[in-house]
Amino acid sequence: MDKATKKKLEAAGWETGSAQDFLGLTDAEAAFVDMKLALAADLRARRLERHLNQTQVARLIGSSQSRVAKMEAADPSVSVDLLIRSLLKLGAERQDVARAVATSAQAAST
Amino acid sequence: MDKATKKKLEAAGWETGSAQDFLGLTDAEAAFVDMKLALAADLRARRLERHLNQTQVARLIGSSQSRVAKMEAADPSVSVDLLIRSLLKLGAERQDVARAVATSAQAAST
DNA sequence: AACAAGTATGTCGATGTTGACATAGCTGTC
DNA sequence: GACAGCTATGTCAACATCGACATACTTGTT
Repeated sequence: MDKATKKKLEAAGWETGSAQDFLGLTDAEAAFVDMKLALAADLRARRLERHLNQTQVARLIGSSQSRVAKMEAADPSVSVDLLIRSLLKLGAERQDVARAVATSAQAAST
Repeated sequence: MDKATKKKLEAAGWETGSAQDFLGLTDAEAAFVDMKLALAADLRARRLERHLNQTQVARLIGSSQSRVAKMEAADPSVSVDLLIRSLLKLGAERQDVARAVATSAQAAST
């Protein structure tokens, strides 16, 4: 379970589930990764809905453009804590976060 | 927003909501604190359901008794990441986590 | 092909989080 | 009141995550 490796696989086109049994992920680990991806996708979807760029979102949540990029990419250096706090700062309700937590990440169109 | 102060107030009987406007919490901060409390409560409820003690749970999730105690107390040193990963290791489904995320913490009876 | 706007990636010092250990508190039983 | 079983609290070294900065990549415009 190497974080960097996982990241690269995701970048190579494994965003939508299915990396679970390819790598040696336990159910718990797979569920956690999927949750993170779903939260990241939701963050990007919310930003695009509002026609904001990453720099503007960074200002809103008190962070930097590069960190927003990493959040949206579900980078290993980004915690679920940060994703959730950011979503809430963007005005998401707990229900919205819960929905993302429950739902598998799927491409969000604008 | 002093973490230690917050913790003490919680311990003094503010578990069930309502600390939001007492302290200078923004909606986002209050929602996040409530989510954390709900996840912590769920962890304890799951442990008690199975009639396990904290040491046994610690073994199951690869941690220590003291950290389990802190998780259940929603200690400032415990991240939402850790709470969620622990719940999943205890067999919770993403839906279960989502329910906790959406629901305000209330006393969980055995 | 230079430029601009936006996004991605690498790095870093500062801060947060972790399991572990020690120890204190709490509730029974003898 | 000593002991046992369980939970709470304090501390710490190892590690993870943070915002920030620099810089690279991508895409569209002239």
